[in-house]
Amino acid sequence: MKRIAESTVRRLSLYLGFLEDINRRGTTTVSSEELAKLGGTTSAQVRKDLSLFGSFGKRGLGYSVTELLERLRRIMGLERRWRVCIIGAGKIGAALAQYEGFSQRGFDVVAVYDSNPARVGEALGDLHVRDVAFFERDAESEKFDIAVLAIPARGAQKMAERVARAGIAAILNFVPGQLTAPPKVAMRTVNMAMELEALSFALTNRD
Amino acid sequence: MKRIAESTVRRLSLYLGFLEDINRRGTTTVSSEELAKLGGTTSAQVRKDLSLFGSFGKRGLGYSVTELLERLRRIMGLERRWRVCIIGAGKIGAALAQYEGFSQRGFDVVAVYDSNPARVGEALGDLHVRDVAFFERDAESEKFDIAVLAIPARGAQKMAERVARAGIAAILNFVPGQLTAPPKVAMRTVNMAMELEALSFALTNRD
DNA sequence: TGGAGCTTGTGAAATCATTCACAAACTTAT
DNA sequence: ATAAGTTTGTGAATGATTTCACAAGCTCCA
Ligand SMILES: NC(=O)c1ccc[n+]([C@@H]2O[C@H](COP(=O)([O-])OP(=O)(O)OC[C@H]3O[C@@H](n4cnc5c(N)ncnc54)[C@H](O)[C@@H]3O)[C@@H](O)[C@H]2O)c1
Ligand SMILES: NC(=O)c1ccc[n+]([C@@H]2O[C@H](COP(=O)([O-])OP(=O)(O)OC[C@H]3O[C@@H](n4cnc5c(N)ncnc54)[C@H](O)[C@@H]3O)[C@@H](O)[C@H]2O)c1
Repeated sequence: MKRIAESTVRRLSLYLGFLEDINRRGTTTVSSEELAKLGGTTSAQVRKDLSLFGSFGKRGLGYSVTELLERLRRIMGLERRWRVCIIGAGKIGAALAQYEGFSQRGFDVVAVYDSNPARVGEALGDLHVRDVAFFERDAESEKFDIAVLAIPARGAQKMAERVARAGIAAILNFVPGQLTAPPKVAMRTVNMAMELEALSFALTNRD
Repeated sequence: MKRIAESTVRRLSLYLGFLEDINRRGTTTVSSEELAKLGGTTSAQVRKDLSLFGSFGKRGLGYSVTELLERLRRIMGLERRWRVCIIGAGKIGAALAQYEGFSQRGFDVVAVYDSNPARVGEALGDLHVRDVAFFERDAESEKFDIAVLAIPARGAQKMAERVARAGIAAILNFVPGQLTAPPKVAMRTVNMAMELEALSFALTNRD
């Protein structure tokens, strides 16, 4: 299959969210025009995005909401559930561990680790913080799919490499600054300071 | 001035971070090639990005670290400090309110609001949670530049409009789902579930 | 059944972003 | 002073993404 652009993946994820809403409301069909309006794009864009994976619509009518939902879920790999571990039970790690939004979208947070003995054992929702010394042992038996990195910058590169060596192929990274994904690992970085800077730029350079 | 692409702004923000590191180490000049290596891009890209705003380098030598830092800070609007308020003192709002990384980059979190009377008054770092009923009054006197939205999806659109009406022109949004920026307001959305979905896609469609 | 009215799927065109490639301008060494 | 070695700034070329535009296929209604 041809390479799919990052921007396309982001939009597919958006469409999926809209379809879930629409489905909940009981509507059974949706047009590319309606999805475009919701997503702030054009109907041609929506159709092009979907056409990369097949042809799911009916001319004159639009797309069946349930069929498109199923197709998109399959395309995005969301037919199954994913096992997520969080590394770093600090302020942001704790917030993420207790966030219900993830499991609603198919991601189960199954473990939280910290290196601080004072934190180990602490309850976070249903989970208890584990000692990161046991990370490799657990990764073997518990088959984590995705690791969330929520630790201080110092030590983060080392930790990313431990994650990779433990056989985990995806990292969601909250650590700012230079962090390079180990080979073969898919990494997405959320950098909130950078988002604020983009707003600063927009406020400064608006007309 | 011509329109600047979002990808360019993101890279400028990256370069700025690298330059701060480099400056701290005491190095005085840097080449486009070095910045490119740090940022995972090409030297031509770095030069093109900078050339959109002027010509700051010396041929044969590279860029003066301190001069480029100053120029980039000005370009990004970071010569001044920005006043940020957080709306929603829940799990994610509380983590953000206590995050030191923002003030290091020029963003001062000066107020946190919640609608839950049980939360109002609670201490978060140096701040105390305020009743969101006073938001408009405070916005007038305290001149917030940026509002961070960290409340449940229900009610978020209304709140975004209150923010806009209070004269705040930028929103950093953590609320997932459909939220449209009021006219004239710059909004950036951080959607963590969407990032996880991108990882799910990458894991599913890798070769 | 047929015609009006939608909406898809998709090449082609347009726009936008990145990379190439090189003259010009500087530094350093001799 | 000059030559050798760097590195910038930028048009031109390439590559990627988005938009246009329309034939083809479907629905709905009379
Ligand atoms: N708090 C926020 O809102 C926020 C926002 C954006 C980014 N971040 C980034 O997220 C990271 C964590 O921030 P925070 O505010 O939660 O910090 P924090 O200090 O509250 O928490 C960090 C936790 O990580 C633990 N830790 C350190 N090294 C570890 C290791 N090798 N393995 C396991 N645990 C380890 C510490 O014991 C601590 O509990 C930082 O890199 C920060 O820049 C935080
Ligand atoms: N917790 C996370 O890690 C996380 C991650 C990504 C996105 N989010 C999103 O961030 C938002 C907040 O999540 P949370 O986990 O912090 O939820 P939360 O329930 O812990 O906190 C929400 C807070 O907002 C307050 N609130 C509600 N309406 C308000 C209003 N109009 N004005 C001021 N305060 C109001 C509530 O009283 C509550 O204290 C949600 O939209 C969630 O989807 C959270």
